[in-house]
Amino acid sequence: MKVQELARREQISADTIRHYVRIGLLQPDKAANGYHLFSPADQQRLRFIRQARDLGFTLDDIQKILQQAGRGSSPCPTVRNLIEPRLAEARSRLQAMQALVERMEKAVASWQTMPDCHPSGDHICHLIEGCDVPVTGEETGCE
Amino acid sequence: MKVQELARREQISADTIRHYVRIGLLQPDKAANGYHLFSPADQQRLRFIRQARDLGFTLDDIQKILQQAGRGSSPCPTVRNLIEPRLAEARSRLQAMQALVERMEKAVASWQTMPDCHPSGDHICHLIEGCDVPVTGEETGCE
DNA sequence: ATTGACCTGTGAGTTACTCAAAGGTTTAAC
DNA sequence: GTTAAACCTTTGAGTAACTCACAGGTCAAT
Repeated sequence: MKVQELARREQISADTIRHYVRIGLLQPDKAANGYHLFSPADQQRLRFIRQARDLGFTLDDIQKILQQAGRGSSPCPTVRNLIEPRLAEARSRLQAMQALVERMEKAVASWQTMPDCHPSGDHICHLIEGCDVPVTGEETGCE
Repeated sequence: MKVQELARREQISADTIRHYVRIGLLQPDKAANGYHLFSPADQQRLRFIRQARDLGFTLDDIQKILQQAGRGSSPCPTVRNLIEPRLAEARSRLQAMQALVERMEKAVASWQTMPDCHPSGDHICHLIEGCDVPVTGEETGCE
């Protein structure tokens, strides 16, 4: 099948598939006219790539896993090893996002009662400057 | 002051400051030798940039806010308008991260009782292929 | 024969830095 | 006086995973 058809079948953009081909994650045969021809095996490989990506693996990780499997050895140890740091990173990014959303919500809430300002020599925008991010607990009207 | 000194004072890398200079967020004077000379106003501007960034604004947003303030008009309406989509995006990314971490934890837990496999014609790695991400509730041994 | 829908490869843009190269400047020691 | 360390400069490229655009080739139907 050609790229559009695979894209439609897998609910994914043709550009993404071409991206995977470009970086070597997919290696479809080529027809005489230069078109990529995707086999059912390519389709299964694509599905695998998406599942792995949805589990937090990077495309680089997935490349390694596929190469491992391609050499005939079990990719499972690699998979088990790779997911640990990915999980740690994901947890840490999750915490950062939680903190960010909290800061943003706090800011939006406090701005409701604050008037607009005009820039002067000693401040640019008191809405933003009034919000203390650092741990140093100074009172600035943002709490 | 020169870039390293500003970097030390603001606890930020000199490269990051140079990056802000490069994209025009900071516009320090230049000495005869070509060195950037940062004034206290530049330092305050940098602090503002960091505070805004910590509130989820993009550097592009911050550029707009600073330009608005630089033209003498109040940046506050811009700030109020810009944070809404940023907050929505942050919430959505937060949810995605939560779902990802859950999927990853579920996977790691279920893999504890699964043996390593060897790649065959019909699967690449059952650890990954056994994990169903989509909403279609098929039983695959990952739950 | 021409339209319209498809395909190709390549290059560049996205975010906010980070690193490296190649070279000029300043400061201090010897 | 020179030489070494520690600064500074600009520029280009790399990061992740796409996404979009360009210029052009192919194919099916009218």
